[in-house]
Amino acid sequence: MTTKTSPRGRPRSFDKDAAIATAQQLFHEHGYDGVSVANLGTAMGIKPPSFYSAFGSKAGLFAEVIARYADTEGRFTTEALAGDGRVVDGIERLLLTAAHIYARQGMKSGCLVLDSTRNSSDIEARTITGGMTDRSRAMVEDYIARDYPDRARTLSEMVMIAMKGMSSAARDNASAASLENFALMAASGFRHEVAQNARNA
Amino acid sequence: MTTKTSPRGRPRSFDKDAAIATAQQLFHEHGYDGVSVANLGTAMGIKPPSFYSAFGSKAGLFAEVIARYADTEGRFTTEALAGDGRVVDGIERLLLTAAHIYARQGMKSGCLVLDSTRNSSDIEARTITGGMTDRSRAMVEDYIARDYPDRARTLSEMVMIAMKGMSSAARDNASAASLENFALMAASGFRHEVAQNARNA
DNA sequence: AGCTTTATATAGCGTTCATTACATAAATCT
DNA sequence: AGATTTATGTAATGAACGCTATATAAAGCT
Repeated sequence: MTTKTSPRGRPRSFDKDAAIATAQQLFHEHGYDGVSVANLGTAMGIKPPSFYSAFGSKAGLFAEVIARYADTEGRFTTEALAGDGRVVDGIERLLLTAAHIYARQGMKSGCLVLDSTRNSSDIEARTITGGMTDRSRAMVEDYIARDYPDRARTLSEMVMIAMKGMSSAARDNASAASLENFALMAASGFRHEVAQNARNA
Repeated sequence: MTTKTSPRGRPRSFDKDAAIATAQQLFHEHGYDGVSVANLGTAMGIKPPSFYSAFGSKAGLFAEVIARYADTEGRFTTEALAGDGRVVDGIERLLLTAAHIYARQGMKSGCLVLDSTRNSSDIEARTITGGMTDRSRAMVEDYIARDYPDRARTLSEMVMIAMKGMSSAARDNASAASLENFALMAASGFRHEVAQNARNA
């Protein structure tokens, strides 16, 4: 059973998971620095003491938001790289899926992890996104290593640069078609890259 | 002669061009929101009234900084696209040059125009970088149109996504080698793209 | 019922933000 | 010399920032 017996004190008057989901929307749209604790409290319908009782700090909430992202939208990375096909096909799937997910839908565009702490001077927040970004890159590296073990690190870095380009461009309102065109171009370049340097094919 | 006759009132006690160069360094390193007027004043060695007398506002100074960038570091775009060679070669030169210029050198990395207002909520500052970004893209479009007039717009957007990827990755401390690898991969994808859709070759 | 524990609301903390009143200093113009 | 014009230094403005001290309310435990 997942439901725990009720804890000791006064029960929380709001849904913490829903509040985190609300915060995720705000951080995705405006970035970490662009959302104030006052904004968050208003959107969640709670006052500062409730906020700090539940999340500890703004950065603490942000850590929970990023963890949630990995389990929701961020899963497309794992899914695109699943299966037994060739690595070059999986990378193309990853890039194309990112193009579609990053393209603006309403107030949301780009990747929360890659871009929400850009230009922020908050070291704690940057560490959170930086860690998650490198975990994503490591996943790509492990996947690529199936076919190209000796160049997996380098190739994963190249893929991440492409992902960052699509995320940034999406936040600048690039169309889904533009992002898709780029994804195909990058995938084509990736195929050429591994074909030309076939030392580890 | 370029020196104008002295204006009426008390002369400025600091070098305005040097102050703009100082501001450019700070904006490049920390982004628009990451630099306060107090920071700028300290670095320039002036007090707020002098600052506002010279630049009007923080955004006014930023506009002068961005204009200066176009005439200094930003010139690599024009230079890479100069000459009579094939468009595919010029695009590869552009991407490779960007890779080298964007790679971290001291406190500076990435592109000031592409990334300094990312996640900023200051509409004026975003408008300044957005305008300059689109002017750069238009230059790339005009260049590409020499060989591929019907697809120049689309292809220029793809190139800009690659530039944004390199700038963002450079700001995340990507190595010069990583950026160069990506530039070559993107250039290879670009060649393949225009070769496959050779409707306007 | 009373104690303990946790969450809430009200109100305010100190800091930093971009910007500005005000008086004064340094230049040109008449 | 005196008026005009522009720049400077001192000091402060109102607003927003992340966060918290204090008191009270709502639950479980004994």
